[in-house]
Amino acid sequence: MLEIKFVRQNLEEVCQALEKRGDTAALDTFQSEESRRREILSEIDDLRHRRNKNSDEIAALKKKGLDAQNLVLEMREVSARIKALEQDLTISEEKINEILIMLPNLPHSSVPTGKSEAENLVVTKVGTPRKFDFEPKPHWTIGEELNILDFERASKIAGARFPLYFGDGARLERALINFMLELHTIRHGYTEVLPPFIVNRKTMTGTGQLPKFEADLFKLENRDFFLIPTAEVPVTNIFQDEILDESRLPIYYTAYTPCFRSEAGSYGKDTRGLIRQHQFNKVELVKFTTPETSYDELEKLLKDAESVLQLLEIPYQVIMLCTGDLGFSSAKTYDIEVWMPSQEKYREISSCSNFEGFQARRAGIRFKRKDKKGTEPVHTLNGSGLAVGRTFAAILENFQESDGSVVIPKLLRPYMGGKERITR
RNA sequence: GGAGAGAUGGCCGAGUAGGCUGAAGGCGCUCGCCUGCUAAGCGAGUGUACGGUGUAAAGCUGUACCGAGGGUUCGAAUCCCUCUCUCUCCGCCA
Repeated sequence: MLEIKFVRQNLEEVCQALEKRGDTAALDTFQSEESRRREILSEIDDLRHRRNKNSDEIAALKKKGLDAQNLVLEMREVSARIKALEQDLTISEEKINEILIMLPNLPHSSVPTGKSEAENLVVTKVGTPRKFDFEPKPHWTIGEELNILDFERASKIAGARFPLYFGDGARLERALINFMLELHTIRHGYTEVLPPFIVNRKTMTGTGQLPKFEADLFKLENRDFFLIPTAEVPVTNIFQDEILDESRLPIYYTAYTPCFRSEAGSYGKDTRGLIRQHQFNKVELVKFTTPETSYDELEKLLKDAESVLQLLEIPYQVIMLCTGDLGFSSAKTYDIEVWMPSQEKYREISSCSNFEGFQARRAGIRFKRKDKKGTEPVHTLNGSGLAVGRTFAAILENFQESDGSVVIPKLLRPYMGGKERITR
């Protein structure tokens, strides 16, 4: 969420930012409603001031045994007026909030302007896609032929777009989770967190999934609970409504969780394989920082995520999202895209973003500077480190052999009991 | 699922026959003093949000906040209702 005062004082800038994103909002309504709100508020404050003073006076009169009836009658009217105004205020605040809560974040100045993903910027390419002397198969074929993936039975159990791993497949998935968690905790200084996989509405609103994107979420029936679409949600909300001491920052958390997405509106895209599932595993990186360090921290977070692919020796590229492709809450986002030989394309495997104070304001995560009065929102960042299912798919495709077996990346072998290859 | 207890400031903890309590007292923290060092001691300060004033910071000023929402009242941390959460006991359960 943007700060109400900021929007009021920088209406022009907010407008331009929205335009760059290809978004619109009822900002003229916002402006008139916001000035109305302040009018009501100051009238209420005046009346309440009067009420407070006169209440004291009534108390004083009564204490002396004097009659205060006139004043009581007068105050009865004042109170009624206050009550009416308070209702107006609530309505006005709701209107303003409706607009404010739907406003996306402002893109950072370094973000290229563009309409769609076609205008994203390739930042780096790492590794060279392998030349195959046979036709590389898609990962779902490899997985099914090795009996480590079974999409048909998965759909019997749950439905389309759910995974079912067997044997070395299940083990490889688990090995990847452990490999990533240990890399980030031991080598990169993150603290491991294992959060709830179900969260409430307030938490979903805090990170920006609600109210705008409810259709993308799985909601529990008859209860105001949602399945998390990413660990970002529970982990970022750890400090919801708290004031942190500046000395605690930056805070680095990493968390493995399953992620649940209803993928509304994605029918027909990536219908086969592990790329687009209702349930998938992910190791997430989350940071809480001061405003002055958050962009350096974003670069570091990106490197931390990239290192997973480097260590696994899988080719990838990093792109910077343009304004039109930027997520709702993000001020700047890098995507890491991994090479998928069967498609001869780079596919998203991680998204690393700086949300600046956007989520922190929604979630009430603030910090206090040592020698300064008041509080400021922290900056929150997160990135996948990485999406496990997609990494699994990339390994199958990039390390497949003509005989249908898959070579396990060297650094992963200790997590696979020393195994070097998955065979039938 | 059943029965009971409770939710007050960074923490602990007073305050319920409604008014002078943004909130006693203690701890912690900050600054200053004192002291061979440390400890102790002394003094002052120490919530958040929104509005007004101020070029801005500071300051000044008004309002709100004692789990959340609503009600009664001239006036509520204190009375009433609803909800949420925490704790204890019983049941169930990995």
